[in-house]
Formats: sequence, C-alpha cells, structure tokens
Amino acid sequence: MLRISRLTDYGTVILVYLAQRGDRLCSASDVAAETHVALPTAQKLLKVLAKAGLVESTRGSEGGYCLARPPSSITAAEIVDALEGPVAITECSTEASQCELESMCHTGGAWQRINQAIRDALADVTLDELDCPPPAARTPAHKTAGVTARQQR
Amino acid sequence: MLRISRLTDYGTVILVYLAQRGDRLCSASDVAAETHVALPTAQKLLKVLAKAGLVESTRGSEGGYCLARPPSSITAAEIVDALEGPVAITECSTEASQCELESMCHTGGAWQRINQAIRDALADVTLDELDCPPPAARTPAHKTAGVTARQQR
DNA sequence: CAATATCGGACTATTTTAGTCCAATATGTT
DNA sequence: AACATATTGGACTAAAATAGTCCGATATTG
Ligand code: SF4
Ligand code: SF4
Repeated sequence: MLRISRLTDYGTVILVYLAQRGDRLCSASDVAAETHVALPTAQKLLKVLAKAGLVESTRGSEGGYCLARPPSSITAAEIVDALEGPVAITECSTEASQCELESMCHTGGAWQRINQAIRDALADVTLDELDCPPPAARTPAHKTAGVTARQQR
Repeated sequence: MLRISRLTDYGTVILVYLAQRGDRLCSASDVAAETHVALPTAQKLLKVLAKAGLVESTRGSEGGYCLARPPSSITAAEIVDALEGPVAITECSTEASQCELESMCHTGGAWQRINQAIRDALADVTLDELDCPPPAARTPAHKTAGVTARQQR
C-alpha cells in the first residue's frame, strides 16, 4: 500500500530525537527509552544511520550517537535512501532494471516521472521540518492548517 | 524501498493496453498474450480491477473486459488505490492507526504532509498520460508539465 | 584493568506479496 | 437444448521481503 517500512519510520523518529538533543551524545539505550522504540531495533537503526553518515558515533564509556550535520541540511529523501535504498517506484526505475516486460512496456516513462515527483517531495522536507507534532490527539485545528489526511475511498 | 507492488505495476500495464483497445472487448488470455503478463496474474488483476469498477466485464463466449470509463478520467491514484489500497506512507496515515508510538511521536504530522504530496502527484497523472514508453519513442511536445510535487506550503 | 557502549554480522521469526488452482456461473453458438 | 467459451469468487501454496534478536569483537573512559 505504498508505505515506507516501519524501520524507516522509526529511524526518522530517532533522528528527530537526536536533533532535539543537539550536540549531546545519546547512547542507544537512551534513545530507545526516550522514543519507546525497542532497544535492539534502535541499535540496528543507529548502526545503519552511522554507516550512511547521517549520525556520528563515539565509542567507549560515555559514548553514544549524535547528528553528523545540522538538522536543516538533512532531508527526508536522504533518510529514506539510507534506510531502505533509493526511491524506485517501479522495477525499471533502478539502474539495473530486470523487468522482463520492459521491451514492450508502455508505462515506464510515466512511472519515472512520478518517481521523480515523489523524490522531490521527500527532498523538500528537512529534518527540522520533520519535527512536526501530533498526528493523533485529534485536537482542534492547531497551527497545522492543511494537514488533513483524508484516506477513505 | 518505496515501490509499488509488481501487481500494481502490471495492473497499469494492462489498463494502458485496454485503453489502447478502446471499447473492444479483450479476454484475459488476449491481455496476457499482448502484454506478456502471466495469464493467471492477468486474470487475478482483471478481477480486482473489475471489482474496483475500473474495468467492466462481459461474461460468456466472446466476453471479455474493457475500460469502464474514458482513460482521461482514470488517475494513477485510483489505480493504486484499487490494487493495493490507499496510499499510507506511515502507519498513522490510515484511519485506524495502530502505532504504539503515536502518543509521543514527533514526526507524524510531517509524514502526513508528504503523504498528501505523493497522493497529489499520483492523482495528477491520468491513464492516457500513463501511456508513455520508458526509454525511447518520445512523442514530441508532451503536455507533461503537470507532474510537479510541490503541493505543500 | 575493568566497566561501558559501539560495531559488525549472522540468525530466526513474522508478515506481506506473488502466483496457482478449481468449482460455479453466465453468455453466445450450434 | 446442449455445448463451448470466458468471467467470477474464493481458497490455497510458495516465495520473498521485513522485523526483530543475539553474540562476540573492539574502542574509550577512568
Ligand atoms: S513500468 Fe513497465 S518496464 Fe517498468 S517495471 Fe513496470 S512493467 Fe517493467
Ligand atoms: S510517524 Fe510516528 S505515529 Fe506515525 S506511524 Fe510513524 S512512529 Fe507512529
């Protein structure tokens, strides 16, 4: 149903938390406790994020993680890229397409346009903009004017 | 990696083929042969599309499928909705969110904005615009200026 | 040296997706 | 009326992606 993986979702939650903490180091267990992400999951995510260069790690006692760059320079597109690979809405959106229908397919071009549109939408949101409070807690219209998500068919 | 399912992909290929055939009926085996989608897969897809009201079926000998509406009135968003359910980039994008982090999550609102942007991008492409081959065979002067994703703000 | 916390990888379980099959039903033709 | 063709609906199996867990190695602090 066209969704990001739960890992990616939780990854952004963790990154937002790190952004709030500024330059202070946070251990994996610290992050897990504060975000309520399961500890092993948080560990795994932080490892991946460190490898991707989005967070920096410090080993040893009193070690931990912190953001590698200012939150305003990290986009949702980068986060998705890091955690689940580049956006590729169809098989033929990747470099090494293995779609057997490609030779006679009539829709690939349009999908690639859509792919780019999604990519632009993701690249347009930075980590500090991601810190956008409540999805639930259906409190009356706050400053978040246009955030309605009508999903029913 | 944020992609539509292969079924959805093949579903659009089939719909584009039906669009090309106009009002003429096509049997499932006809569709399979022309699009090179495996026959059982094509059958399954046509059934789902018929149930969603995107194609109409005629039973019996010489029966088959055809589009229920003109191609220009069918959008990619509808196709995705029909084949894999409404776009819901995160768990909390759905009506019945079951995310256990929701109460303390700081990112849900932003994801819903992104969700809407993706939805808009999909709703902006109609079935006849979808008929666009991937690599070569570029028709002159396309009207394709309309796939912009900047819907937010 | 001892305590703490990351690092790297491998492993299992779960869920989702893909693909297949069969019996029932409807329609046109012989 | 009987037959051949083609959709319909559901259930079923197989395959793949995802989620989550675990453990030994390594680096840093004190
Ligand atoms: S759009 Fe066409 S070429 Fe691209 S993956 Fe789908 S079927 Fe294959
Ligand atoms: S964005 Fe937050 S509330 Fe929404 S699904 Fe992800 S963790 Fe849950």
